[in-house]
Amino acid sequence: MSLVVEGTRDSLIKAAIGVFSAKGFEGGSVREITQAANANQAAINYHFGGKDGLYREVLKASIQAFAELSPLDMDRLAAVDGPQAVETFIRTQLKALNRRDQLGRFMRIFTWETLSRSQVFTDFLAEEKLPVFAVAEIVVRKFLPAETERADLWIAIFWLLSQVETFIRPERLERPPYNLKIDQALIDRLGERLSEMTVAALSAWGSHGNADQRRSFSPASQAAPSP
Amino acid sequence: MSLVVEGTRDSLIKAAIGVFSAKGFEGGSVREITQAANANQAAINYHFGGKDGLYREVLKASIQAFAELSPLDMDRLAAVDGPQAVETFIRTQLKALNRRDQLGRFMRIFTWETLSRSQVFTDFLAEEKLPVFAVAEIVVRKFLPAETERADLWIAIFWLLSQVETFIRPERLERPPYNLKIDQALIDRLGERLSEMTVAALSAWGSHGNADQRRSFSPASQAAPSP
DNA sequence: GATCCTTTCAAACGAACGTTTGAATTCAAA
DNA sequence: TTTGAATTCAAACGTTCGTTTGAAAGGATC
Repeated sequence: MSLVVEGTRDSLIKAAIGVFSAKGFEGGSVREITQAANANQAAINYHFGGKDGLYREVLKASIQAFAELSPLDMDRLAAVDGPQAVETFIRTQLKALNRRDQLGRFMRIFTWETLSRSQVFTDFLAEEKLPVFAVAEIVVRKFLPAETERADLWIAIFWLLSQVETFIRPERLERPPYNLKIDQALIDRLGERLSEMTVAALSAWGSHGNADQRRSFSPASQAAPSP
Repeated sequence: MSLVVEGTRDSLIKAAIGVFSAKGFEGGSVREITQAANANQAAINYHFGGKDGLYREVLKASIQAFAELSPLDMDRLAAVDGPQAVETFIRTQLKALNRRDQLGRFMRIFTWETLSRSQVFTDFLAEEKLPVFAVAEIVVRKFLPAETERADLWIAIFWLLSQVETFIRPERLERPPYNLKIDQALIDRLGERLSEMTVAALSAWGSHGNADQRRSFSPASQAAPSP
């Protein structure tokens, strides 16, 4: 396969990442993607079998990108204390606010799936493990009692993931009524603020404990992760 | 205007609330709405001037619904202490998890607008004030230093609003990997948890204060609110 | 009953959608 | 140079979209 061919295929994936990030899978059109990639519409069916196949490739690319680019190493997080783990986690996620951040676009694609999950994404989750859940579990376990009910553990993971999820769209913070200017200073300030607040919140949870404590299950060992 | 006519118009609005809640403005189709309302497609143009006009009516209906149904009274919130205000705020918003909650559907419509803001919604925000921002300001001000920089105040408001935003879709919590069972017990437990954590987080912010404190602006007095 | 206005209807429009198709181009190997 | 495979192309397809249209039905008034 020549470089030109690799170029078309990669261009389509790259264009699709951008379009799906901005408009979601349903809202992003084949025509828009092929225009952005300078490719023929038929190329999507030729290379990927169709729009579904292209999206599947984009989701696979996200796994690879997170593995290569994300500094959220589980061993490193396990080795530090709670507050440090939270700060690393929060600041890493906030990098998505930087429009040039590659991982940010994948994260924004995932947010569309939280509102209305597509079949492609459902199938994708059934066969791939997103490491972000295991990472989040490591972080929250540093605060929660050792024997925490499974449902509570999932709530804590969900909550931790949600702490940054709403912040990863720069345009949302820049528009009225917030009118915030997204620059490195604000991102740093957000990282500091959110980390402090997250530590305080999780500490409050940990200090109250669970009156009704049952045998716990590790969510990280579950077969089907999801964002 | 006869009852039959009112019936069609109201049926369309009711159906549109459901469809836009599930699929957003772009994703919700005129055909799906008219089918759900047992009305003719042309009725949308006749009664509302088109899909945009229908959506505008839905957004107006949301303002009315929040005014009538939401117990978040600013005077009452102002009169209680911080933790009580937070708990009232959080538990009120979590009612959206109850599928029969009318306000929940409007809240879910708003979440679509956080990912990709429609022109109709932009215009709507330019002329209507959503009281939820003023309410959120009252709550966070109970924790923040009196002279808090305007950008920080907006960040705190954004953060408080985001604490429940990700929780208002029951299907999201029910699906893998969370697999939580949404019932009144879980909603109550969530209310307790999130309230505790929110108080702790905001208290942490308040206790650290601002080293660099400038003249503050009240966001609630801004001309252009948004969700 | 006739007239006028309001409302609803079935059908169709033009545009955009994802996909398909036969032809053309490009590339690699013999 | 020839041949075959891979890739791209322009055009068209059937479907769905929001909107429009003329006709029909319903309701109110005279």
